[in-house]
Amino acid sequence: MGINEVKEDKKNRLLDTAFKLFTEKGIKNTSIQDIVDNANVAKGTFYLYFKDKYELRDILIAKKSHKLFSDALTSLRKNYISNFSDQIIFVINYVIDELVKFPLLLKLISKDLSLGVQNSTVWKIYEKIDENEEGIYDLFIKGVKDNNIQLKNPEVTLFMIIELVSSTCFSSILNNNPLPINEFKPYLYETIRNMIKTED
Amino acid sequence: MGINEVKEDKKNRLLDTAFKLFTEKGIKNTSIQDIVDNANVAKGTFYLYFKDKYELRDILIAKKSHKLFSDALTSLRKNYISNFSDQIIFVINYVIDELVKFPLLLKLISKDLSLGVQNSTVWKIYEKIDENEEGIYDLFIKGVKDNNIQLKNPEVTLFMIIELVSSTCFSSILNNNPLPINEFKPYLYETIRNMIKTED
Amino acid sequence: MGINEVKEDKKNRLLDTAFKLFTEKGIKNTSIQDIVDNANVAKGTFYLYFKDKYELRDILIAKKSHKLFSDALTSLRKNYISNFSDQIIFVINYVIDELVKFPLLLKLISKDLSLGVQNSTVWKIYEKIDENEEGIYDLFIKGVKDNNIQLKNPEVTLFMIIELVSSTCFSSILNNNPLPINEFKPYLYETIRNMIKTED
Amino acid sequence: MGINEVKEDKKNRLLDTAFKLFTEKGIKNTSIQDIVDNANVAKGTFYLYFKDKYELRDILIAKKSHKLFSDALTSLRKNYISNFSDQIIFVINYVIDELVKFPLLLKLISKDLSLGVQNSTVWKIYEKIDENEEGIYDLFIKGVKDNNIQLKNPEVTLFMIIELVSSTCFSSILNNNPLPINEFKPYLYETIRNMIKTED
DNA sequence: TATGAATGAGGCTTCATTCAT
DNA sequence: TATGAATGAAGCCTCATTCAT
Repeated sequence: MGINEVKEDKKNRLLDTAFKLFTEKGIKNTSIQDIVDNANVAKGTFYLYFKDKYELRDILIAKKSHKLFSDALTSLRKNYISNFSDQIIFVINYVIDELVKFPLLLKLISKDLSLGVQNSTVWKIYEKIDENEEGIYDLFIKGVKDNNIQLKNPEVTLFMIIELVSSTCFSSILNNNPLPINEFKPYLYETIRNMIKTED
Repeated sequence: MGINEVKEDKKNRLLDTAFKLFTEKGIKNTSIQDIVDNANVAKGTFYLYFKDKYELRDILIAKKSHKLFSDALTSLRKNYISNFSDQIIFVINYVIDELVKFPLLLKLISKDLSLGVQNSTVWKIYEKIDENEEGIYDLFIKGVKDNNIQLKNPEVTLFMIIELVSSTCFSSILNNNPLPINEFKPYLYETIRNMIKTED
Repeated sequence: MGINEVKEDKKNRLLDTAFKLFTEKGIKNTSIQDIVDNANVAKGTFYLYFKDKYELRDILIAKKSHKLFSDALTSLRKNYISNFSDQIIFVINYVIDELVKFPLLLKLISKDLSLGVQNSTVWKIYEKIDENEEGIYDLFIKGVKDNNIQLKNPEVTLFMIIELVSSTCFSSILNNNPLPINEFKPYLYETIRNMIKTED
Repeated sequence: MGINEVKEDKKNRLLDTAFKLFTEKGIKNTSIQDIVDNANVAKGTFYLYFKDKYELRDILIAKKSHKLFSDALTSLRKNYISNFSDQIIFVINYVIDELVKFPLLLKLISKDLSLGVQNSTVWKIYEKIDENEEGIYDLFIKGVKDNNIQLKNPEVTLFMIIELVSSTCFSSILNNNPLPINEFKPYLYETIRNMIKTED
């Protein structure tokens, strides 16, 4: 194994271990000592790669979230859905289903949200990680235009949709409140469809 | 000053000081030492009244939030608004305006949200503090019924409204993102009106 | 109830409660707060009767131990045992049997021992509480003389007997080490008999 | 100085300082802060080596006690004492003389006794530290057998001897009660000789 | 006598970060 | 790069004792 692989190896071991511990015990209850112990790495090594626990956490969320959206859009492309509303719902539904499968990821993201309102618009931020890919933002803006949907400010509408989805789904998935996610979905999707429906 | 006033005095000084420090520096960065120093009270006295920092925080949020909603509904009653949608918007607008005036309260509440998704539906919870008053929940359910609004599940709709308002307003008020609150309001209110509009 | 009875009542409630808590949780883990709470007495009242926790403990041990020996000697008198060795063994056996029945008392006394070597000769000290009664010391000295037992220093022999009994019985009763008390007794009593046997 | 020496140095400085303070002021009155201050070591360093004050104390007692017995037996071997009773008395006398020279060690050990009756048979326990050396237990059992001494249970006899010696000597050495140690010794040794005398 | 709120010293422990190797 | 011993600030909490009522 070359020296670079060893390097990557340590960094990745730290990332993987941290993800595991963060989702298991929460960030606040995970010490750097915990992380390095579980990663079989010396304490000092941690600081070679990350400024502190929170930088590591941010990187982790960015990576995981980006993958989530990237996968959602890849899947969308494979499904040849033509109707705009259906596309948006498809993406949202894909993401929700993933979060249902990996609630620990949801918890991690939700814990991040807790840090401050700054990061509240998580989803929008994350898709910017890779500037080359078309993200949900581009998909939405283009779709509104192409479908001649009458929205005074599409960006604001997207913002409201994302905030609505994320804040309600935390509650629904993690606490079944006010309804389990599968029962909640119809209400949510109907509301979203109303927010972006074409004027007939 | 009687003994009870003295007692209340210390407890209130702790509450007031803590509110000041929590909103200024955040809860995590406020130590119990900070609080007692600023309140001119001995450290042990803190533990006479509160189990820990977080119990104090919870009391603070409950008190402040309850007052906010109570004031909103009192004001509503004084304004003789007959239309249901207008009533709902009035209450929401009142709360938003208060939070704009006291963004520190918004920050405190938002920090609470951080604790866990459990408390996410803050607003609904808080109005339950006083079981005698009619809260926004009762107002909404009764209004839907009286106005013959066709909602499959009014409770779920209220949940979505509250989550939408709270999550978007944090961002708008504190970060002017995606728009300053006054520019954002029309979009938000239109969306809400659509969610509860009567079928004509 | 007269004022003196109320006084006694509080003091006794403190003593009783403290004994209960000391034996249950140990002295170190029993706070004055614990004691006054359980005795339904105000904290300040404690200091009206006792200098501190340890004074209370000393009083408690003295009272309980004195009763123990007093009972043993009373019982001895009722049994008309004429042989000196038998008398000594009777008393020791009586005390051991009581401690077996109330190991919590044994624990309390043993915890006291822990405080320092000063109190090591517990048993001798305690019988001095009431100067009027004949104690085991008097019984022993008189018995040695009357039975013409050849001991260079009877006081030292009594001291050794008491230390031997107390230190081995703690271990035997509380930990069955090196043997359970009933199996250990024969060895112990034989050793003691040898220490005070008459020269034939 | 190599890294291991430095490490050992800190640990040993903590041990030495703690021994000094424990014996001077008692364990309860010695805070960890005291120890680290006197050892010129940071507070956190303490927790690198010891779980708490009591773990340090246990290590200290084990070390010191083991050395004491080890020295006693080494000295015995150099003195070519053939008679069994004389051997036992020699060892006991050696230990007593050492404790007379270093009463602080006696105090420390006596404080340990306080921890609970579990450790009551201190001496027997300690010699087990090094499984390779022959300890006083082995010496005793072997001696009883070789000398054809009629004891129903030699282990119980040894237990009684050790408890008798330790509990009486604390009192005699530290408080001259009931007699100064040198005056007490003859009585003690005679009693012990009687406990293990060969049947003629 | 009796109360119990208030005190604040005292002690414990964790952990992010540094730095010599 | 990598290590991990050492640091010491930072925070938490308990509790004996006092004192005004």
